[in-house]
Amino acid sequence: MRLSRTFIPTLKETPSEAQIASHRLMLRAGLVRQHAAGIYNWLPMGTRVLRNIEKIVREEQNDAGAQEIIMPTIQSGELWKESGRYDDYGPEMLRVKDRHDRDMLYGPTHEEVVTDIFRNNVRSYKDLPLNLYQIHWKFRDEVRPRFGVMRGREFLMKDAYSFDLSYEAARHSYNQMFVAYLRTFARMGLQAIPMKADPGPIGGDLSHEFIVLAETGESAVYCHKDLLSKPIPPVVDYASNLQPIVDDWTSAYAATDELHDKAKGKELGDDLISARGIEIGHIFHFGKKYSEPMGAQVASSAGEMVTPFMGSYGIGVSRLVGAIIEACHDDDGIIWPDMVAPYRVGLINLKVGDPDTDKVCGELYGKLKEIGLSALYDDRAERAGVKFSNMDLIGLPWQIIVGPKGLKEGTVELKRRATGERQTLPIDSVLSVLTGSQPGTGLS
RNA sequence: CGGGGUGUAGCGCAGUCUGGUAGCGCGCCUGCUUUGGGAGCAGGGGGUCGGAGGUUCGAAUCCUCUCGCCCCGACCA
Repeated sequence: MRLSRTFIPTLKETPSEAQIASHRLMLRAGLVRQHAAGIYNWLPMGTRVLRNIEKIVREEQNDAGAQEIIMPTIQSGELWKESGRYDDYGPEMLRVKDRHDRDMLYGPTHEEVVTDIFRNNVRSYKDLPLNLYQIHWKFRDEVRPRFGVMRGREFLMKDAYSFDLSYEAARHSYNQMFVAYLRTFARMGLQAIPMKADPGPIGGDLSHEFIVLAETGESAVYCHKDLLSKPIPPVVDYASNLQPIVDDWTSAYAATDELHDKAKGKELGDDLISARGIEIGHIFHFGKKYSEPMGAQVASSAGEMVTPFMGSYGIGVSRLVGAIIEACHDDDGIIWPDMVAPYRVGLINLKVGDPDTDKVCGELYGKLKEIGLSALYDDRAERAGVKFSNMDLIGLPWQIIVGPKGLKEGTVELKRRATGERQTLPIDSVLSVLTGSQPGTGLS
């Protein structure tokens, strides 16, 4: 895109309501604008990042054997009365009445709906295992929304739900999601650490939170330092036994504040990392908590009706945008990891109107398109300083800087946002250097 | 939900105590000069001072009510 025709309302100063870095930068870089407390408009830059994150999540979910569906945002209260949560959930659930005075609600989560889909449509053990997911907006009427999109009331979430015939099979489904999550977050440039978690109101006996460390994290977390650099499992056969991978990741100590074992922490000594973390994913196994009361059953191979074991698996997609920025920024702005960046390359024309810079920029822009690297071309008639600071703020991973000075020597500059490192390169080699440094998926 | 703060132009703020009809910086528009890290000069547009009611000759300013937003805590993907 040409920057001159792209809607990126950047701000030089920080709106006073924004306290933490990610919130400030999301406003300043023109990703979002607040609509009401905890509710945001996503502008073009923010939307592109959201879509990139979704894409990674979707690919990894599909690889792990989950199938995408879309469930309604507005749900019938009746289902929640069946599961018993209509009264339990409290004022966090936004309740509305339709014109016939029926109890409806804006879904804060979808266990009830997916269980309803299951019981109405799945009859046989042959259809199991089944894992259905969606990437959709949810609403939880938080008492105190804060930190921008990190704790919004409306948020985009990937939620998957697994159905299995036995606990062992359910455990495998759980492990599949566990491994998929490690890969998913790694592709976004995050080292997420699985931590044993309290299942809370969703219930169940097996649960892990995926935490990314950041100063502004909402909860205190503790873990063995090895987990910070532990390599992510490469291509996995999701049908194989994944327990060794899960065991490997869960053998090192890691716990959130509530479950922190101080004695164990002491044992670790200097190996213990004490930090703050942001929860970006949460997986649960909760057995028959919903299938039982809602009467979801399938015929077993022996012809008996059996109640499936279930799990649910969430990723906070919109929260991830904030979490990634918390983990990846400096004083000048955002530093997008390659795979989620709204554009891979920022092309800066330092002297718009100069025939040489215009020509070279035009050619580079065309070639970037050809090789499939998304680029944002700053073709505005602004001063160099404005363009530099703006591009740093927006945080695209690479900048190609084209100015009359360099062109006299037949060169342009390639700048890596993360390191600030600049290379002066001949015009016709800049793209090959650039593509040579492109990561693939980050995983093989 | 307890405690604290705040609302004046797109953003950041002053003005409120002590009432006299709204101002500064940045951004925006025009022109000229500039042009490798948020330029200079000149001109211009933009505000029911969150809302309602009251006091007063007169209210951004005083009084009452109300709404929004932010922060700390408790709670939570």
